[in-house]
Amino acid sequence: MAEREVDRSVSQTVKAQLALRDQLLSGSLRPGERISELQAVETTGASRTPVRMALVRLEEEGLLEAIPSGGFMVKAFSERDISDSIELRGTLEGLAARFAAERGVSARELEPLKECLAAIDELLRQVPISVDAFSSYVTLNARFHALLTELSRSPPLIRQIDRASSLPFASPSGFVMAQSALPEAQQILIIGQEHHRVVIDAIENREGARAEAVMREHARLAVRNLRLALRNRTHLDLLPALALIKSATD
Amino acid sequence: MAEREVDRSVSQTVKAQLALRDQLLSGSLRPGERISELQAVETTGASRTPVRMALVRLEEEGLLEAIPSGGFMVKAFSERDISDSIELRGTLEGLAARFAAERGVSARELEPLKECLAAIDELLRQVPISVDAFSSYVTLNARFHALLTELSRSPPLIRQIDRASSLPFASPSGFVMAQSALPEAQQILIIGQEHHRVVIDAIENREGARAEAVMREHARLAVRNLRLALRNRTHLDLLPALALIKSATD
DNA sequence: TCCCCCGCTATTGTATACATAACGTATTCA
DNA sequence: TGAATACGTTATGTATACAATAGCGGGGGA
Repeated sequence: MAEREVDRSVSQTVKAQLALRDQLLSGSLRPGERISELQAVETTGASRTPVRMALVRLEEEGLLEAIPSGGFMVKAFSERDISDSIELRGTLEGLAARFAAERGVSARELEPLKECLAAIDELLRQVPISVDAFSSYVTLNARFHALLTELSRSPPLIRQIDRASSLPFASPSGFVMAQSALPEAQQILIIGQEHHRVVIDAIENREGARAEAVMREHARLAVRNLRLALRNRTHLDLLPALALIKSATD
Repeated sequence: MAEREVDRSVSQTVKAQLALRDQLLSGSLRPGERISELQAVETTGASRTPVRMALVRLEEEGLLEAIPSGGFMVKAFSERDISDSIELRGTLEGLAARFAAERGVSARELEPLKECLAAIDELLRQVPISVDAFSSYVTLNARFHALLTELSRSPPLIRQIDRASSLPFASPSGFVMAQSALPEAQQILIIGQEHHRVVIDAIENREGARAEAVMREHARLAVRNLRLALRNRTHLDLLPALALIKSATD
């Protein structure tokens, strides 16, 4: 293997983890399929030790499942698993919003959130929204959710929300993309943006219960739309995360 | 190493994980302290590979923290981290209770919960409660919470609750033990038991919102009592988990 | 005397060799 | 002909060797 170039700026473990995650989310590995360590070694270029570490991390992340007799398989998710994961995430974000509201947030901390909000407003002014603008929306939306989570100032909660978002379909980007499959996509984005506006207002006015309620509603909207999107499966190829969905939807 | 007896019924990785966790929770490793792999190899009897796997798992579990330059250190928790973790767990259990109520639960599934409830009632009849009875209570209470979580029938949620409970002070046993440090311990247990009774009633009557609310209140009670217990620090040695608390409380 | 640089040591990250267990296949016996 | 067992192959779990980096200490120069 004379041609192996080792990039020491990032560990082999991390590289293997990223490469394997890509394979999982792109669907080149099928749900239920056993992961061969040797095959992973070949595709990632790392040796067995870092590959094994990456597999352990991906298992903890929820993308893989340990096989009792040894090794790992690609985890499969039902439609209900997905909607539960989204609702779960919404519940945690609701708690984060409530913490932020109850504990108080300075105007300076709220500034980036408001910038995000304004940027999204700008994008949504286009009717219909362009593909580019939609892609910007996905980024900005993810940023909004991340900033909101940070406002809770609660490391354990932030950590848990990160874990809950590691399942790709439960991440903000994931469910936005699922919603985009619907004809009423633009209206949905507008309603979501209204939720964003309300949660900031509630936090500013230190209304914890209201802040929490709107984030939970935000997630319920996402669940409802995901269900609809799965019914009329148009553009579902937009959502590579669905590579992990199990046969229940077929 | 002729004397090394290898028990092949359980992997070296799991053994190392258990041994290291014991060390962490018993306080033989101090918060902030770097974990030496070689030292871990000596104390656990496993070789470096399984030790490293165990370290990765303990990091994902939240007991360790990766050091950027390499290796792991014992994670330290503030008092707020702990109360947030308890509230977080209560929020998730609230969601589980709501799922159970909304999705419906058969009488047969509810049976073990009711048995648990009755057994705890029996224990609480003693005034004051004996040490043995208290220890049974801890076990039964943990069982009650585990059964309730299962009732949600939501693997992603169950998984997340398990993760949230892996922090020892956030587990049902953990916070019960913290509460036991208070003089009004018995009254607290009685109130907690009332919460248990209400959540079952709410689930039976399919009142999702009520089931959720009572579980959240249950956690808030625990948070309040933990704060009290940390103020008048009597019997805190009952709670080995506090080995991980950082100096904020000193 | 203080600061900087060089080198050493210790510890981690990585690779690989070895052992063991599981699975598949083929052969044989009923 | 089918089923069961035995053997072989393959993959995983474990151990260890090797390499590289980071931290530390000593020595030298300003």
